[in-house]
Amino acid sequence: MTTRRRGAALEEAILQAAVEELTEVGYRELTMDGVAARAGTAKNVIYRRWPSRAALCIAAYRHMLPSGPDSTPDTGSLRGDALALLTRANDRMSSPVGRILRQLLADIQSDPERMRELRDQVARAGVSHWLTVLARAASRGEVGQQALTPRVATVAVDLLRNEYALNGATAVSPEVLTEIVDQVFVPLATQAPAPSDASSRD
Amino acid sequence: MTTRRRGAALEEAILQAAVEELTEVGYRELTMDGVAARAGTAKNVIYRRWPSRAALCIAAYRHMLPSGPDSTPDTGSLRGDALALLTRANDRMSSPVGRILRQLLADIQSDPERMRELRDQVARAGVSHWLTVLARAASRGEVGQQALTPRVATVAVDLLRNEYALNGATAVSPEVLTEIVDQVFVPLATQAPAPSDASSRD
DNA sequence: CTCTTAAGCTACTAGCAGTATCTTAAGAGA
DNA sequence: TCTCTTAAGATACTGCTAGTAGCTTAAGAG
Repeated sequence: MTTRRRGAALEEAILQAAVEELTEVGYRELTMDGVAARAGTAKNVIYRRWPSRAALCIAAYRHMLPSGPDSTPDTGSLRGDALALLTRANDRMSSPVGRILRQLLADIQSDPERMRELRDQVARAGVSHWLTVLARAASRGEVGQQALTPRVATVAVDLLRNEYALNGATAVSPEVLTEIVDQVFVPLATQAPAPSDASSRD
Repeated sequence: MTTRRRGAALEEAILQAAVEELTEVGYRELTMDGVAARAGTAKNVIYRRWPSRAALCIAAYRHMLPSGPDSTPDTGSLRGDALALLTRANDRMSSPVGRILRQLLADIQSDPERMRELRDQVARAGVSHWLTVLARAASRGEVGQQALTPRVATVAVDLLRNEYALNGATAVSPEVLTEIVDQVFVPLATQAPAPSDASSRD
């Protein structure tokens, strides 16, 4: 090969190769030699830019995320909005991107620094949509103030994430999604303000 | 070494060595050579009994679980029982046993067979306690029938598990536990039967 | 045209899962 | 007590991968 890429062009080629390897074989099976070969370069060139396999793959993961901000669904009912948001989340989690993210998260547990950045990226993606949906429902009088907490707002996605942690890579069924929405999210959001709370402080 | 163990005694020694290695360095860092050395035997002896590192570690994990069935807390209030159960779950999840289980689960994702057995073991451990606590609260008139679903029963532990998936190994704070109980579990369990449900079917 | 930088190449270390082979102790049966 | 089968133990090996080192040479700036 007589031509030689440098700088940004080379970096882009490596990231692209890493994205393709991630998509095809996943994080666990990705090898640095594989990425180097696919990018038409050598391993040490990769190590000049990223300190480890994990770091490269995190960068590649970022690189493969959809860029444009997506819209908040507006079906007219809280239940419909919630189902739409949860279905969208499920689609992402069951896609290659979701699989890669879970493998990355699992492999990074011992590195709090990287954990934080990845988790923030995960979290930031969704919360605002749920708060928007809840706020709209509140303005319709569908939900009370007590539901407007981060915990309640993210409860559906949190439960969905738990399904994946327990079930492995297989996609979660629509039935489970409606179960989460109908048995947990909607009841929580639309509950009466204070039925019999503060029952005891021991 | 002139004495040579055989059969069950040897198997027990290997499992014990694996348990110690798991406790000290965790699943990720456990090596077959390490287990063999600690057990005073050789790698191939281990492979005559378990087909892989993962299989050995699952057996060792089972071997290190507490055997006796634990009691269901009875504080007199649903909130108190829930906090007690969730605190106990948190203690387990933040212990070496919990760390090992999470590493195992993460490493087994691609093996549905092993996934199922491990997950069932995880699930079986807790659900009945929550159902008991809910049933007692129902008999006191504290909760309605709609709360007696597996989904609602396990919602607190599911959310706690999600915290560990996102936060890594660091223990979840008591504040988060009370947040889960007060903002999610208790409201769900004590809600009025059907406030304004079935809002629309589109 | 020259000189610095970094890309590309090749070879290396170190660690680990899993396999193979051979020797020899354990223990069962005669 | 002797013998014979089984499996424990020791050792060495394959194959794979992360990460490192050093050398050669193209790119591109001045």
